[in-house]
Amino acid sequence: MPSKPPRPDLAALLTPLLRALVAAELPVLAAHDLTMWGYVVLSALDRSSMRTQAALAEAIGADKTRIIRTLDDLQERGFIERHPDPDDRRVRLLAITAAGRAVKDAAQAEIQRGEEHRLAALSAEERRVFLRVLMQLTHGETGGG
Amino acid sequence: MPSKPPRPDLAALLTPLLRALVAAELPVLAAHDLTMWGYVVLSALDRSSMRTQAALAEAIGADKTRIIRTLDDLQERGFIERHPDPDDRRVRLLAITAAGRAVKDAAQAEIQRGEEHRLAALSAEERRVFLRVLMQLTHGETGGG
DNA sequence: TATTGTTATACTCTATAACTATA
DNA sequence: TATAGTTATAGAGTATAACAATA
Repeated sequence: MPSKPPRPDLAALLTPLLRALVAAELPVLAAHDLTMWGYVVLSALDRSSMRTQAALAEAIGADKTRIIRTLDDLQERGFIERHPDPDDRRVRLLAITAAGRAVKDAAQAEIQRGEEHRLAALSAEERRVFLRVLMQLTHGETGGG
Repeated sequence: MPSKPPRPDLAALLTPLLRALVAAELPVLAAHDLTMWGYVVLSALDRSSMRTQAALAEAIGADKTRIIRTLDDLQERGFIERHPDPDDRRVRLLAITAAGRAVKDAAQAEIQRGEEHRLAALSAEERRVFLRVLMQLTHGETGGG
């Protein structure tokens, strides 16, 4: 007879946790008038400016056609700048603005406060190992802002 | 000026990892002629039989209307049994069959072999803490097979 | 001709509502 | 009348394909 696996599948463990984390994020983002994609874009551009929209899309694991409305909206509200590159007028240079960084930082602070509530159940050692391993396993995977 | 957060958001860490895990699972499931929902249903019924389809749907975080086609398919292939309850002929008693367990175990073994490849980068201590914390954080969240 | 960004279209997935049968 | 399951419809989200501008 086949032996029972000693642990659940990783995806089966991660799915409900991620679902709960996203559900907790959405009201916070809504309070800051941000969509999840808007927040992901701001977070990515806060890490680094981008030379093309396609590069940004790939960096966050999205389709290039999918983020256009998001970029339009963020630009209209002054959260990002989108300038044609003088050297190649096909491409759009993307950067976050001070206002964009402010709204992103405010939302993120509130999100992480909620996360800290969950992590409070862990010991300092558990927390340290968990976050380190998570970053290690995630590192190298594509996309995901 | 606002201070930078000392860590990424948890959802931002989990998303690319889960995406990669699912992407790795799909070809394995396809090779066993299973959809992700089919696999999730078999895994749930392997843990415990269910008295109603609604209960199963809630257990895996799905809509009750969403799993009907999946149940039809699994039943046709002899992977689950679905009997009207004699005490209340509205409800369907759900249970996995030996054949269903076999295909689920085979797919799961292959999936976890792939996962072990990822986890191989961890020390025994890291692995132990990571999995324990993951189960602890996931525990209490609803759904997710 | 190849590439960036954009728009238009089609498709998949999911949720909502309406229906049948039991109770 | 209320509930389990089912079916039908509609909506959201996403991907595919076609297009305009630039190189």
